[in-house]
Amino acid sequence: MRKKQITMDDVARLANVSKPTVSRALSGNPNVTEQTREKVLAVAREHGYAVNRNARKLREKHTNTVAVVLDFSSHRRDRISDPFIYELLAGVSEALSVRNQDLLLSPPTLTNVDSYRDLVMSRVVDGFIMLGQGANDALFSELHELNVPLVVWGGKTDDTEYCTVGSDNFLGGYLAGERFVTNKCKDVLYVGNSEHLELRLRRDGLRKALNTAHYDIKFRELEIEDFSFSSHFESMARLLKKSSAPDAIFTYSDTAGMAVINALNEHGLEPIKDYFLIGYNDIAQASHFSPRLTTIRQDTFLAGSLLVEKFMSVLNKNNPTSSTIPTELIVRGT
Amino acid sequence: MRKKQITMDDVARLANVSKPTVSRALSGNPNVTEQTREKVLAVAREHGYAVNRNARKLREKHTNTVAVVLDFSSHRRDRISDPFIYELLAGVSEALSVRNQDLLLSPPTLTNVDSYRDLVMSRVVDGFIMLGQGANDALFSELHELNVPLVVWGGKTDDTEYCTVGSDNFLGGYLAGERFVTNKCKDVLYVGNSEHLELRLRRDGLRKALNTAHYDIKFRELEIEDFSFSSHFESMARLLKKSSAPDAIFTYSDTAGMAVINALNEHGLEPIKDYFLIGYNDIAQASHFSPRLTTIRQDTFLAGSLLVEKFMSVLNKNNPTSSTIPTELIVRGT
DNA sequence: TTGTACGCGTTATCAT
DNA sequence: ATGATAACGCGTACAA
Repeated sequence: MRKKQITMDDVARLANVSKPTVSRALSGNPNVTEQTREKVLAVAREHGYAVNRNARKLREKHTNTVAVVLDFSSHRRDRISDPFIYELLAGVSEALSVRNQDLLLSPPTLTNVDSYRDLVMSRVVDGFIMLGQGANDALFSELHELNVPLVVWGGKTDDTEYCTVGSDNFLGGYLAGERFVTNKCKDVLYVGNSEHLELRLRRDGLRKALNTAHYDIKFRELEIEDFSFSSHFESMARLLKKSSAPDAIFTYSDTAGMAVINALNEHGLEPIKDYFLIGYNDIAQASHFSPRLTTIRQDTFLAGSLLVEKFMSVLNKNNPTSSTIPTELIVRGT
Repeated sequence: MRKKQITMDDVARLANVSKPTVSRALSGNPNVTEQTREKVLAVAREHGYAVNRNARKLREKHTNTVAVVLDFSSHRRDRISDPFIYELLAGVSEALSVRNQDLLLSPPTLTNVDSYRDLVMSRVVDGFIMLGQGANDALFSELHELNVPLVVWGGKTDDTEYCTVGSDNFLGGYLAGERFVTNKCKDVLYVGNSEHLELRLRRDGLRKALNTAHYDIKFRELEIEDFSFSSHFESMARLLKKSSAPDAIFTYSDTAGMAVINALNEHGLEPIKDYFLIGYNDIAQASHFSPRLTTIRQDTFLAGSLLVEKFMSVLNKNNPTSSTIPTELIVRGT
């Protein structure tokens, strides 16, 4: 990399053409003879020329870079969200690459509205793809209000203005509930956190399905405050000590499901025999955990490409509509 | 974002100073009165001014952006490497942010030497942090030869020229071997892939420890071709069918360990009673899996900051020496 | 089809 | 301590 940087001017000189011609040749502008184009490309290749993308970005309006926002904090140490969002990240990465967009991984310093807006104003990125909504609905709404281009992976209510792509959370919950009703479960526990819109939607779907039952069902919620494995485990253990054991459990994620199962195990309870449990996301480990997890699946690859597609559409000011990814019940050993 | 972009010129005019003064004021240059600095900052804040970073990058030599290379392909679908590298990613992200460096997530198109070099030549990034060495030793060597700044998470041999930060793989393997010897294991199986330098080092450490035993030990290797969970499971199941069961197993990752345990389970074998098993990485799930995994731990947070520190050092042309992160045996239920 | 001239927004150099 | 000026490398308007 020590070799002095070659510029477009140099290429122009070496190819005996003008600078704009080089620019045109490289960008596939039709107004250039096939002959000169080849000459230019040859010179460029030979000298290992690469366009200075900062100069280009300065000149052009957009950066062709998208910030992807990941909530690392929930993936630290003992904290364990599902590796699910990394599958999503992989999908987004691929979809962006196809469109020649760079992916800037958002720094942990990105917290308030201003920090987000600055990133766009300083022309670092064109906008944001948020992988995970968490309890940030208000923040995202405000950004959207300020015309910061963004697309969010998450849930949507009637007054969600920004564009979302998300699992069909309500359906996912409904499918879980259906399984419980079919199996005549009488005491259903929902494990989640009502601050998260997505999780609320799953709960609502669950309840809706439970209401279709022709018998009485007890419904309980176990609110999880922090996202550590141990806090899941302990909350569940405490519940089991204090009260009767539920015969049906729907957890907001597979990982949460695993923690809960550990507690059920210690309490001497067995899947299917004593309880049904349904997780969410169908992460790779779910099918290899013991017991093999029954769960709700969604297509993360599709999700990634949809997120990117919508984002591009947002950039072009065509208010794209939000989308929902189908969910499907995967029945295994719980 | 529709509001017309404010430039440094505008700020200068509004603050009644010259453009360079604004630049100095913003960048903390000492050659500017506290008074004028405050005036400038006030105007900038008031009008929501943000430096155009592309213009800055064009003018300056460096981009303050680092490409982080992740092998997504090994995290797709059924493929499951440990979520370990995501912990690493979180660490690197944080460490970069502290140094005001942007993190560009490398596109999947990054494959050959030229694609890497182009990213630097086109002034998109200053260099690379590779999270995972895989079988790319030769590629990385070549890049290093070409003076492409890079630091690699991985193993190191005597003729590794580029700078690496990595787990003390040899020690990790040695610790595993020690436990086996202490427990008088007689039939040791190593599960790994000898194409990966890191995994070879772990195997070598393991063997070294086994050699200290004062009794005979059988040593076997189970080569894993692809990184799918099922291929791990099936390879192990096949081995158990064909031959006697090993009483000690060292797997190259926790996830691999889980797959292997599943196979052992199906074969009716129980941990501690029938076999000892040691994984690698101590991922969050390891302590919650059933049985709770005995494993080798390393500090990923330290790893991230060390990677970034070394990278900065590489940029400054001070050939930093490679580093090794201590490994530690975490004894649990296997 | 190709070339000339200019501007994108910043920082560096030099002068004051 | 501050200001005038140039230069970074590219794409675009316009002219030829």
